[in-house]
Amino acid sequence: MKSPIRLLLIDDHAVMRAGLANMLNANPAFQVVAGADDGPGGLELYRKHLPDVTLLDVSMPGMDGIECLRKLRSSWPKSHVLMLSSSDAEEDIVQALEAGACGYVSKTARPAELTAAIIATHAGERVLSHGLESRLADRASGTTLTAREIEVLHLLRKGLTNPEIGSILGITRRTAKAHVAAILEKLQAIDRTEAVTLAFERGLLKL
Amino acid sequence: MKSPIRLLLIDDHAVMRAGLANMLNANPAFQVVAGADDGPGGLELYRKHLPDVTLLDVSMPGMDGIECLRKLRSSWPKSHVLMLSSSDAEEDIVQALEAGACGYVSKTARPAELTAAIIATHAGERVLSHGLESRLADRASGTTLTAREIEVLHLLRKGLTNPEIGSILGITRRTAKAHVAAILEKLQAIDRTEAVTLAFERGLLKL
DNA sequence: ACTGCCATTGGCCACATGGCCAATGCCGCG
DNA sequence: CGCGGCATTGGCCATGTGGCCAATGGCAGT
Repeated sequence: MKSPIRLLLIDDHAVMRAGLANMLNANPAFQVVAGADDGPGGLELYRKHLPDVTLLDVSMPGMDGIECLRKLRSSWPKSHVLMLSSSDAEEDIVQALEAGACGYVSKTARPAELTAAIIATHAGERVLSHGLESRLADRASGTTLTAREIEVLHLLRKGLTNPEIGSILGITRRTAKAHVAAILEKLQAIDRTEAVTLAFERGLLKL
Repeated sequence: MKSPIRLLLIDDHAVMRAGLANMLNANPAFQVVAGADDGPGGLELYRKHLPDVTLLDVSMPGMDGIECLRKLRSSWPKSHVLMLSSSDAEEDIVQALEAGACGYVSKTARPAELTAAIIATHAGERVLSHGLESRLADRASGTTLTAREIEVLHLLRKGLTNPEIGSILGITRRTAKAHVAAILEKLQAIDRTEAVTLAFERGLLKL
């Protein structure tokens, strides 16, 4: 047996971190060297320990898991990061992989899958929880919202009207209306209210 | 030391279950006797093992954690159930306590808090993660939606218009409008779209 | 250089929305 | 047995919405 894979855990759920640490440390192939409960703390600990593989939760208060991943990758492009997800929203998966995650594992996965994923990630392979590829296929058929449309979506959720959206973005109510129409079309929503619901369900908007 | 507290874990996150089991079994005061990944399975295992304390996750696909709790309590009124939550939406907390949960602990709580909560629950005490009482205080000031309004809310989220809501509920568009107005007032929303957003944020609506 | 996507803007129109007025019948709590 | 909360319904009206028509300028990839 070679020296164990050194792991960093970043998850705001202390119970999850403790549980994972217990479970993984019981396996001689792994060694958990540190655990953080938020993004900034995670970056700090990464710098300090330079772990072989980082397990990063997608949903965290304050700095988003995705945002944390981006910063981590921009500072250490060779880092190996395995994302852990509760939500399984396809949006998060795509964002994570585009941001340079080596893998994406659902928390509903069985422990053996997780350990296998960690080993694969360490070896430089790309790993996806089974059942997630199909969701990515859906995306190919579905359409992606543009950056501007996402911006409008965030104003829509607040209940703003088209004129209000326009004045905030410095555009005409006509243009705001066009963006809203595009959003409705792409999300297959019948009105702005259902669009917000669908956006929450697909992970485009977060609580 | 008395005989260990026998525990049942119900959580759709297999990784969390395994982690918890590992951590809790390391403590001689506890003994995890079974783990289920959904509501029906949990009820089945409860019947089979009759654990001292059940740890139940609030958010699960299929049968809701709250719904599972209700069924569990109706079959075994003397059961001791400690809810585990990721979301911390006040709605879930209130619902859980009304449904007969002995306690409610956030997954962000530190492990020591969890073990203390389990022991307290077993002793018949009522336990809340610190920081959660304040949320319950908010509720006292805030208003509660009536059953009818919740019903309307579920139609609102689908993007239905007042006439459509009326015809589904067998009432006039006027009445539907009155319910929507009441919802807007109680949630402090400026229109139906923001109402849906706020409902998601407060746990009145779920993904 | 050419093509395609995106952001931008305009008008017209049937319909829905939310605010404001007020009224009735029912049920449970004190 | 009355009081209050809840569900129900009605009209009026200024404003917003979403569908449909069409057009222009910019930026990026081929």
